[in-house]
Amino acid sequence: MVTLKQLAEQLNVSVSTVSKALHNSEEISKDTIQRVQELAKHLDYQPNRMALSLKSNKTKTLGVIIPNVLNHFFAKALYAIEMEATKQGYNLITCVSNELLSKEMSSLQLLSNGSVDGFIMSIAEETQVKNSMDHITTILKKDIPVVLFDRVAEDIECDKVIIDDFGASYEATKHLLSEGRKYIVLVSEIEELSVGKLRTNGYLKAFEENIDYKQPPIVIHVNKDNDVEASIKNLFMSNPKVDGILSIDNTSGVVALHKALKKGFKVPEDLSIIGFSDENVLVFTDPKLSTISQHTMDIGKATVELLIDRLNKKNTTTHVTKTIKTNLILRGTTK
Amino acid sequence: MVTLKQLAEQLNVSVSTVSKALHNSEEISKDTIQRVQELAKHLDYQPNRMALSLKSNKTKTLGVIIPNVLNHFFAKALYAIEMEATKQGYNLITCVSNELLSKEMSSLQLLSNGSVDGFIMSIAEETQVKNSMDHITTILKKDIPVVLFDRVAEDIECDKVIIDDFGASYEATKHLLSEGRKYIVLVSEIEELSVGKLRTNGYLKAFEENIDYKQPPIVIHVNKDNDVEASIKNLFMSNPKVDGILSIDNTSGVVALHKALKKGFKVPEDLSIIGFSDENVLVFTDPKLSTISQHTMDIGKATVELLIDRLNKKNTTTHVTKTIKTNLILRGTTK
DNA sequence: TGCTAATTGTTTGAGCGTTACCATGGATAA
DNA sequence: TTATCCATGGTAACGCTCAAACAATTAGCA
Repeated sequence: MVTLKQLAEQLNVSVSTVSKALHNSEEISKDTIQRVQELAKHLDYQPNRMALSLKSNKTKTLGVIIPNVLNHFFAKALYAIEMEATKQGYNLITCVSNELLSKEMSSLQLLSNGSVDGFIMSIAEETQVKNSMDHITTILKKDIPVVLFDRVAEDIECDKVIIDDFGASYEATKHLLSEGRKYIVLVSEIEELSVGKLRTNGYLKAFEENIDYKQPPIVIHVNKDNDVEASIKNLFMSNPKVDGILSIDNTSGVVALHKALKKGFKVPEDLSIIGFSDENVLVFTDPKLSTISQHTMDIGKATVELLIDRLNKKNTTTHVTKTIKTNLILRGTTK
Repeated sequence: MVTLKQLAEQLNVSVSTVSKALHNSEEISKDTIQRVQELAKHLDYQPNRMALSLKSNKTKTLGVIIPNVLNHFFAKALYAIEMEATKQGYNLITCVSNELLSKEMSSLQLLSNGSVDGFIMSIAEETQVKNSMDHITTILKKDIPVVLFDRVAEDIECDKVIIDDFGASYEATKHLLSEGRKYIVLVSEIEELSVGKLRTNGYLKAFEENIDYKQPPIVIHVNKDNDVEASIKNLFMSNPKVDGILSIDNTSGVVALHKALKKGFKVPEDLSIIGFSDENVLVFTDPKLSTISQHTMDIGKATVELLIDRLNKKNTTTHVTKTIKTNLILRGTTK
């Protein structure tokens, strides 16, 4: 790596002259500026990032901690975050917590040594289950800003980006009811998560409001460590009269559709299905799955915007929670 | 952030005493060491990463540039890279080239200012198509090591991690032939890529060797920007006698299976299908897709190992290419 | 017992690559 | 002669480490 010192030596001027010349300082003569800039270009000089960071106490780097890159939602969020961060001149240090509290803690801990200016994170499942958030509040106390997205924690005071989970599944359930469905089952792989609970509540709420409706709500918990397919098969066995399915996670909707078709259900004539999936699964289904679309790109973009905003005016104490709209997109698996 | 200086002031010793004490230096008395370490722990002292990097000229950070996080293969590779890097005490700065040469160039350029110790990358499609590799050789000339994986370039001299693409599809084709298939079609979304070409050649080679075999090889190019499903439908229209399909990309195998079932093909009685997919798609298929397994975790791990090896002994000039074994895993879509 | 030599524990100082502020010296104007 | 301007140089600091210097104690020896 070429340094200011080397440029200075070659040009027989001082280091500070070179530094000023590269910044087009008024103090330096046109002639010197040109000589310096030419040599800098020629030798492909780049200011050393570490020296800059040390001096300015800013890294222009954001820490991103997501539970799982293999989950399409988080991969897409990461993609959006990366795009927006790059656009704004920031780099990303990415960590995967793998849904583990311990990994989340150590990532946060390790990166809070001046490696990043702030964090964007979605909370690991274990962390939510144990409701153990001290590692996050510790970071906030050190005055390092954190933006939480999707899986957030009520009692942490920081900026957040969420979707209206409750409202989204409420609307979806309402839609199934309006189709005249009489036996609507909710399928969930994510009962432990904040978003899972909210989505379930939306479904339940829609039922409560329908007083003349006889069927009690049925919530099927799929354990994603076990066999998702077996659980879905079981769903059809124990609920042969099912005529509506709301899947509140990424995959079970697709699996349910496949199993239903295999069982001989006509979709959407006999059975409507709505998933919480992204468009990526559509290529794998026929008819195309109707879904609640989360606008993941918007979510990712918003997290970066909030974090950089916060970095630029660190003093403000009020925190904002941004709710990204969802859309119920009706395709081939609803009437 | 607490600094050595602050600790030194509180303890009435010099900065270097504190530094040495924290490193358990022999020079420092047991008593001082203890006092220093206690205070450091109490104030949660962490050495400033930027200062360390500036001093040592090592960042303990690796740059990862992948074409697309939404592709399951790359997401999984990233996951593996992250795990191994973390294990070895390295952080990751992740960039997504989005298959664009320009983005790949700027990422490489921006991170070569001392932000990372080395790069792990898989080449963008545009870069491969234009065969424009100068940005990579430039980095290598600056003595920043690069490890390429999966999508590599022959003429770049650096460490590489690949799979035996040729051999894998050769074996798969051989298997289909051994089943007695008479009309085997290759489906590819990735004709432009190095790996796509190798896999296609493996298929062609298997045909060449089968002299008593009448059918000419048929290669169907699916343009992934257009409708994959339409292309597959078309495949069945124009080749009604097809009884074997080898898909050499991530998704077209699954789509082919769905369309075949819909068309009324009995799988695997009438038609065998082998995909290049990862296990993640299995939940979406019934019968389960037979696949060539790429051992993506091993690939990711190997890239990190090679890069860190290289960082630890920078002088060596010989470069290694590591080939990760593949497995043909026969499941429900082959006899 | 007194003096030097070795040992121990600590401080000083330089340097990694930058930038920001202050100093300097030469030319020109008042 | 002194004030003013212009172009450049010098220095300190960011937080850290490492070599070298330095006191203060202890050992070695006549």
